[in-house]
Amino acid sequence: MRRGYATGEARKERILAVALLEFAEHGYRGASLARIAARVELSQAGLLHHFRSKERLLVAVLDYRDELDRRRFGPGHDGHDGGAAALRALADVVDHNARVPGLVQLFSVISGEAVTPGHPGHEWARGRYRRLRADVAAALRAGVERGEFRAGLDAEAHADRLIAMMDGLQTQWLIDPGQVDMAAVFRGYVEDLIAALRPA
Amino acid sequence: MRRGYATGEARKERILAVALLEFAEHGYRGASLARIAARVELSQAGLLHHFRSKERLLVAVLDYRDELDRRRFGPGHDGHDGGAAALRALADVVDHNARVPGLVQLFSVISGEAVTPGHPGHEWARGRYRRLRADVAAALRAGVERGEFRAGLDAEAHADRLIAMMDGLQTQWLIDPGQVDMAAVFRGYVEDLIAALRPA
DNA sequence: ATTATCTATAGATCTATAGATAATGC
DNA sequence: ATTATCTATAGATCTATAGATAATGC
Repeated sequence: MRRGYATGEARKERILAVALLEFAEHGYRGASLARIAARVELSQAGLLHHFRSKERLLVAVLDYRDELDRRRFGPGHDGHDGGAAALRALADVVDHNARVPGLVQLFSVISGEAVTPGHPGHEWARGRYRRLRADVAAALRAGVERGEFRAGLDAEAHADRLIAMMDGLQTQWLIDPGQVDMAAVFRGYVEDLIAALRPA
Repeated sequence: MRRGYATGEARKERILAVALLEFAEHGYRGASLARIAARVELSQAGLLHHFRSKERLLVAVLDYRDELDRRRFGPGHDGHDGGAAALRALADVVDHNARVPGLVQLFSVISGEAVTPGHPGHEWARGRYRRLRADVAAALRAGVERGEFRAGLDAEAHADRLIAMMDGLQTQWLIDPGQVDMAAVFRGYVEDLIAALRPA
């Protein structure tokens, strides 16, 4: 693996950052390579030299963000190792994402579009759900092991609920920011859940 | 208000039905008037005679579906008048929608796209959330009045949670149908909530 | 008179490729 | 030699309008 061509690497990073904003703003279908290229101050053909197609560019953006995000939640990270602390870490992720411009919007827009089979983000969205579900369910089970949560809870169902709550609140928040305090409502749900799952 | 030109009215209905499927399949931006027209067996110009622009067609589709749906949940309908029965009616709506092809997908795709200000569905999505939130919050308060739910609950926050759960599960279900039993998970949430809100 | 429909087309995109030129790194 | 760029362009869309013709309803 060669390192060189530093300007190329820098360009690629810059393209990813700009493309993220464009895909967030217009969705995959509505985004235009010409507009992205213009914002990077590069010709469209120049852009396509770095990413061979629009499809690959989207996937690259999603992978890029995913990698950064997985470091914030997941087994072993954030100091927590499962249980209530893990769920609170999830609430922290929601908090944090709300402050990165375009990020929540990218996920909402692409998840919406990607519902269609054949959409280039479809596989990514499916993978993301499965990974998240597995991580959250594992955190719940770890909580049971440690006696924080009552035995016999349905870890998968609660994981689904947590993820759905997170995604659903994000959409509401984006559509009507003044009406919903996404982070607070999600945190409230998490705390209620932690209390409800406490062993009798 | 004249009635006449029956074929025109029938055509309009047919266009709406086809457009719903196309918008559900490709989103607003990905849908094509030419393709919709072809499926209705009409020229593209013929289609635009009935709906003056793509934007108006989307809004017409959304309003059309909204009207049908509001009859299934909302104050006074479904036999219920608030409280636990209303929340269960909401679970019935989820059940029902899952069986109408394209319907859940239309809402998920358009809600995702509409997150962008300036999208023709933006206003619609905002209105839908506000109406739903008001209806669900009213149902929760009615439950308090009748002594089904404990006094002092935060009706708006629980309404937000219910709607988020509904929308989030729909997206998960569409992206990975085999992994999530949307209707069952939602019903589980509703039942848990009803139990949790019971007065001490 | 109004409505429904068509053909033709303007005008604006869009993605991706071909092929040339310049710069970088081993 | 590889990488980074560019201009030019093919080829495929797309939406919306102009203008003509036929059918419907009062």
